[in-house]
Amino acid sequence: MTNKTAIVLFSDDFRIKDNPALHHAVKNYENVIPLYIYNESYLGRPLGSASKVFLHHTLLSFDSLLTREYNVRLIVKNGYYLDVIKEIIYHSQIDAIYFNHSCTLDQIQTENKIKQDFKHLDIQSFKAKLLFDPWEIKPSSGGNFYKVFTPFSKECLRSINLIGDSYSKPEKIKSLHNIESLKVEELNLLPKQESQWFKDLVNNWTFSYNEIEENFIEFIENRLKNYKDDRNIPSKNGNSRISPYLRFGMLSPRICFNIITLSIPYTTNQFTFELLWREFAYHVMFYNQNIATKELKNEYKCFKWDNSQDLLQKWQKGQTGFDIVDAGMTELWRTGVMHGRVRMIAASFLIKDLLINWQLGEQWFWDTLVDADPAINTFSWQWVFGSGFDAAPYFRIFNPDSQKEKFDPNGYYCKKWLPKDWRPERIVVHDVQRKVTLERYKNL
DNA sequence: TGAAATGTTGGGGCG
DNA sequence: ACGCCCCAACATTTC
Repeated sequence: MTNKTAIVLFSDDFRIKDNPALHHAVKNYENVIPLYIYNESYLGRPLGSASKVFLHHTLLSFDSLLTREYNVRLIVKNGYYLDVIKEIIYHSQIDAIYFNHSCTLDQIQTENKIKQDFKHLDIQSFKAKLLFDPWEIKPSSGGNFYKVFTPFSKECLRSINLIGDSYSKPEKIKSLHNIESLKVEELNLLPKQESQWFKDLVNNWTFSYNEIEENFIEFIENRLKNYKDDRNIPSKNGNSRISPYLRFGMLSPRICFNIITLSIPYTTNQFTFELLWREFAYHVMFYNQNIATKELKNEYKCFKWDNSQDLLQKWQKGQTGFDIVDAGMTELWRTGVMHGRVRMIAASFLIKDLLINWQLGEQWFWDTLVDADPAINTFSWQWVFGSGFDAAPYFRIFNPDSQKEKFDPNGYYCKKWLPKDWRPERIVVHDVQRKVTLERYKNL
């Protein structure tokens, strides 16, 4: 093998295990340069504040992992993708660019441009961020994509041979070059000034690859068997808490799927279906690129919102006077996540009790969730509103009191998150709002 | 992966 | 013993 060099472009796949682009680059090229280019416009939508903080620490951890394992540094750049690559190629001898391809339109377009503009190089892209590429799963009869989850999931389970085996991590990486790197700090992903919010957020999460893996194994061994029931009880440690790691690719969905399939047959396992909901969100987004701004069902576009700025702020701050809602919004603010069951309750409350546009809720979640995902966040909000495919029917309106009674009867969750000076002063009357909302849905 | 409104049933109190 | 009312408990329908 001659001394040839490949760039490996990283993006939402910050891992060495089951990273096909890295794996193949190391196999095919003697010299490999791991590169991360940060660019807000490349992302299509600028990251939210919480995601930026999470990304910052992910990059630091990934860089130190590369250093520890391979004595190789992550090259960090800031700028327009193609310009940065051109600049590097101009100054260094580069023979190949490998990356794991993306599933959002802006990223795909940029990646296609890379393939065009540098076709004199060996450009290869791989599937790594999803179990199935959105275009791999096709309905056998009619339409080019699935609109209902159940048949989609069945087709996925019939197609598990498309998932394939995981790739092992490279034995060693050689990375000779003189390309300058920014420090991660220079990307300015952290808030300008120190704040309690930011400290709490960081302290709530580990960025150690070993710990992330150990925690997931612990979940599989001890908690997977009760997952189906326990995941609905917010006071229980019932869910896996891997969402931000899947979001930024510190964990591979394929490894998760394969481990779980070894543990319990995938057909009888609720967690598998949760992984497939993630796939479904990407599948739907791929064929509906404006999912973040446009209702998927046309008739929902003219829903009449109140959009009270005051009520929106009270919801954001956890001052609605409804304990389960306010506890959830506080958990979100303090940790960067909210328990899944409570997300549904809080989202339903914003839309169906406060009559505030789902997009405003989606934007708040986008800004404050560390697992905010361009497909899943938008998909889920449309699900609650009823405007999404296979969404909740419009008349399914959560009653925050009965939800609390059902899923947090002892109030452990509420007690944990509600501040000491929290007051049960309700900003709306649920019964009244419910009737108003039903009336407006009927007018569609 | 709801909840409210409405309908039905059956046991107990009581004239 | 019987019919009637009440109402809780459950079932079904509706939004």
